[in-house]
Amino acid sequence: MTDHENRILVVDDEERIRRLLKMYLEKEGYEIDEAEDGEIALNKATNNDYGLILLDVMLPGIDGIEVCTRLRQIKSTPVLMLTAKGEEMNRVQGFEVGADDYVVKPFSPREVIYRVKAIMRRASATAYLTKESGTSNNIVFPHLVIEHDAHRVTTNGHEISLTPKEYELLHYLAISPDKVFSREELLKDVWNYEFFGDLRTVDTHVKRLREKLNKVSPEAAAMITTVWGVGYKLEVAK
Amino acid sequence: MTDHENRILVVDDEERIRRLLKMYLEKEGYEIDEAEDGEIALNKATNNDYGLILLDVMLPGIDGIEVCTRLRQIKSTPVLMLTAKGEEMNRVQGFEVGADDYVVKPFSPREVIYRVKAIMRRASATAYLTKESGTSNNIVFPHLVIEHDAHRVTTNGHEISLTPKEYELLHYLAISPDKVFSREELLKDVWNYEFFGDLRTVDTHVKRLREKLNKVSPEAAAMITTVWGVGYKLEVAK
DNA sequence: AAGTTATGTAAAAATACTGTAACCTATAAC
DNA sequence: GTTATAGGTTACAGTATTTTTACATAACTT
Repeated sequence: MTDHENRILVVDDEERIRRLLKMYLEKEGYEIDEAEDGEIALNKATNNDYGLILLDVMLPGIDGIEVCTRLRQIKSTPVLMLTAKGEEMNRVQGFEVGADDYVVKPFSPREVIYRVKAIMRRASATAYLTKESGTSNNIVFPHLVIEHDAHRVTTNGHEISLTPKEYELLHYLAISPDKVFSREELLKDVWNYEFFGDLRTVDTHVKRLREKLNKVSPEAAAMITTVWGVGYKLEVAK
Repeated sequence: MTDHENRILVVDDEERIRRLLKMYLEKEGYEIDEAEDGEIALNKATNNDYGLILLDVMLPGIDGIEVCTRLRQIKSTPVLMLTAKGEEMNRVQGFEVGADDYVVKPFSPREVIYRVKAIMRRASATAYLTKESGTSNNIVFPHLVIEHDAHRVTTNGHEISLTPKEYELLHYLAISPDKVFSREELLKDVWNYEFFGDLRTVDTHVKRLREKLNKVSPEAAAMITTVWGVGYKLEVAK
């Protein structure tokens, strides 16, 4: 893996979004470069090597689709598209242009980080190996299995049907097992960046999650642990 | 790591708080600069380089959020926010502002110091390394393990369930093993700065701590040693 | 558009934590 | 050994935090 693999180019016309993404990605150890329109983006992408380009579809001037198309003619840098919810660029169109993945705005930081990591992992894995390495998106605990690609949660063989938020919350806790998260952190990371809600919202979701799990597997429900005065965690080792 | 990394700007309108923080941070070897309102803070932060800015949200004139937002446009100095408990902290706020962390007032000095160190460590770590390095937050003794991220205390393989204060007390003793602390010191550092309670409060917590540890591991309980006429310590070498 | 499900909030109910005071025991100095 | 001083123990009331419940609104489905 060479050095530039760690660099990400964030392309968005809204300064707020760039800053948000930058903050979260830097916390993950990536080095961020920014571009505010398609032209600057193309320039930077042409003259530098990035491990990934985070590209908003809606841009003044040369839009994201165009940037991606042109870029593809000269480089194969992975591209993660950002698409606003209304403008519903369909998946097919995005992939036709050569985007590797996409997330819809307003996204949750958790979602972006997850996809970025997935792409980066995939990219650096294929640099070494021809075959799929251990890059499965499944998280397996003694009484709980989360298959992220299938969006399926299973406990003791029974599938649990979760709502989107319930799933996201559980998945977020599951990718950092044993780590305690405060309600603030959960709200900031799991909910989308436009949400400024009540901290108790987290409690309610935790309750519903426990309830559903508990019906089938008390062991799985018990994994979601309250740390008094601090927050919640998904406890695996006991 | 350059020289300015060691300097911290403390921004708060209450002189009492500034003095308190200054005192504690200087004891840790940091060099402190102060600002009493947002404008002065922005000036100082613009014209100097700090390793960290400790910033109260509630400020006369330009408030903390605003300071952070503006600062972010020119510098990436880490920011640790101070937010009063009442003031709208039931909700998540200011995560697009770019604060690195926050503590709620009234905080315990111990808590602030801990977070300051964590941020400083993280900042200087990313200068060298791309990913999380061996900065584990675990404290390991022969019969006692404290995993701070998981907020878990284990002795001889058994997990001990501690209340917040019990945990904080134990953790505080554990980060300076073998050092004796007087009841006054413990009360000042572990409890919040508004607490002026009875010294025997410490005794009671020590008792409860020993009790819980003793049930599972007398060895671990014995580590919390009384130094007659002085105070308590967590004894590791015997 | 009606019906269904998901989500967020607020307030009540249930729990858990904390500090204090009063009393008891140990220590050390005399 | 007695005494004065310091530490340990206990029980409880007050407070803080979490869980539960219920409801209103938003978001999807059909």
